[in-house]
Amino acid sequence: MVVESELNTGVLLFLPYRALENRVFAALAEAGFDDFTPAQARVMQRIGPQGTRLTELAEQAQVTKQTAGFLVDQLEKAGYVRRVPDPTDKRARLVCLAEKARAAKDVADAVVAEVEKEWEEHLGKRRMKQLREALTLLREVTDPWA
Amino acid sequence: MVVESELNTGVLLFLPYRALENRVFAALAEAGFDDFTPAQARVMQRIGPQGTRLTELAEQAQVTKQTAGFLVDQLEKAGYVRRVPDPTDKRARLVCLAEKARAAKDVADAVVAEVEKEWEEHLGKRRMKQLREALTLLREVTDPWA
DNA sequence: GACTTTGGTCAGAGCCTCTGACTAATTTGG
DNA sequence: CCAAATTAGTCAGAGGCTCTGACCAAAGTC
Repeated sequence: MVVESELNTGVLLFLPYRALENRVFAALAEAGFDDFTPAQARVMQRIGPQGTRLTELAEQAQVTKQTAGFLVDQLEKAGYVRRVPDPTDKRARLVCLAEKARAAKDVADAVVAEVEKEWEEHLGKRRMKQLREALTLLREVTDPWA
Repeated sequence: MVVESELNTGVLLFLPYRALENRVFAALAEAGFDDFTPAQARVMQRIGPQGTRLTELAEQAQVTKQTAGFLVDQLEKAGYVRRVPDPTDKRARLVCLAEKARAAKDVADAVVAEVEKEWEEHLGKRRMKQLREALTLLREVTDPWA
């Protein structure tokens, strides 16, 4: 089966995204962090250093707050995050990274750096820079949160 | 909450991918094609003009053949695809696009073209070309099917 | 203080995806 | 040519993800 050379830009974007996610996931699992799922990771990734509200996590991950709540529940049970009261709003709680999550993040960051380096080697420094530049610019028209 | 300017390349890839998928999906729904799901679409997208085997669809969409089978079942019930015997192998069947799917594809293609045009306007012709070039090159190291 | 908005939860349903086990046709190695 | 291994696909079952709708409580508005 021949794959036509002109794929649409969507598929072109998805392929490396998926490849990167798979690499990170495999490395995490190998390092012993095998008790969370991709969906949980996509939420966890968005938690800021000072903690982030559930609603905000939901918006950024583009899921409903119910879904985000469900995923945070799992992460909490697995010891990756804590929920602490938000001092500025008694309704709200801040979802914070626990130590275990920070350790996992170190592993993940290392793999991302590794893969990015591989890509840069394949593309050349210049093209890699152009790629990131173009993608960053694209956020302005594609990221409701930019 | 401030979003740091240096997002990792994975997120950078995911954002426009998701934005495009959402646009296509909304347009399809508006055109009356509201009886299939994103997961089904990701499989349907991979069906070649002469039809494609289930196993091959599964590999390309990066799901198990059971999952692919499940999705093709739905698509068949909804009238988007047919399964015809593969003349070269009595075990296999070819999944083929039905007329309904071709009509949906026309709508989808139009929206993709529209979005790509918007992106090109935002990025400029040169940067858009560079983007597609870099992504196409990246397939060599990220697409097991390239 | 009533009204609206916002942060979050509970319940239920449907969809997606996987693992494991299996059948049947094809290919491979002697 | 036949036995063994591979490949195409299915069935059954379980678990995970995500949504809609309904709801409560705190905060902001007038």
